Amino acid sequence: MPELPEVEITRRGIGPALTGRSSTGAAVREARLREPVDPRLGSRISGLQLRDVRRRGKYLLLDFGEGHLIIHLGMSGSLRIVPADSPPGPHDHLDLLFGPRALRMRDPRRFGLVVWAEADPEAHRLIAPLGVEPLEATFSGAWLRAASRRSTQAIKTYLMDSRKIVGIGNIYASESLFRARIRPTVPAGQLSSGRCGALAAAIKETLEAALAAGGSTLRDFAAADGSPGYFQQTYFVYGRSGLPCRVCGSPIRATQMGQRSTYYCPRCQR
DNA sequence: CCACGCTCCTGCGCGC
DNA sequence: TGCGCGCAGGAGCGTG
Repeated sequence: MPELPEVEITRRGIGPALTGRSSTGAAVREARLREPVDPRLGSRISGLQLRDVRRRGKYLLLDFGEGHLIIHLGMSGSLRIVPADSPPGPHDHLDLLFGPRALRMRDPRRFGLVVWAEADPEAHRLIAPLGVEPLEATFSGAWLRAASRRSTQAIKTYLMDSRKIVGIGNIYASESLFRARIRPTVPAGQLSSGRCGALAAAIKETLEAALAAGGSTLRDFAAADGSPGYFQQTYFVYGRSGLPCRVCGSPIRATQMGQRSTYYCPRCQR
């Protein structure tokens, strides 16, 4: 999936193209996503003008005025704008229709989600528990130090817990920890204020760099216009097991943490 | 409350 | 070449 930068790039791709346009319905070809897609989705949004496309963590919030569509791309989801009459490919599970154009969701693994929310989306059960946005000023070394002070959790899994901080997935957790020179297994609560400052800065740098590069592209991600991102070419550690560290030349190590591959430089990161 | 492990699903790359 | 296995960007839920 799409981590925060990929979701944000998707938002920037689809927002300008669709904001202000009125929906003409939806075509749901496969409703079995993480939660079943509402069979009345089309009739709910038909005739409503899309007012705004926002992002909260890895969720996209499509503001239709009297309700919001909450979209999550799971691990393999992507959104593209296509001509409404273009034939859907495999795993193109649904289209949100806007006259001649459609916002098409593809998600081979079906971990994604499309949910209609009548009330304030910020109060929705999926959105309300979410933690701080890492690119906002609230998130800082001081915030991280205060929030993690009593945690025994390894810093890597801590960073990936969306109830604490949103948007950091498996790739950018490893990349941020490398930039901050912190070993992924260090207990979050044991990081000094100085190291928390370095880590907060590293997270912002990593996410901003990925955004600037147009997002990462693994197998399943494409920006809204279908163009690939290039950030993956600049990974320091992710997926580089055994390859020399770009800083010191030591072989990058891979290990498992919380059922997820974790990459680090044993020399640069302590 | 907190930390951790399991789970949903499909596709692909690697090794035999 | 063909096939089976392991792994993949998430995160909610159950358990201890």
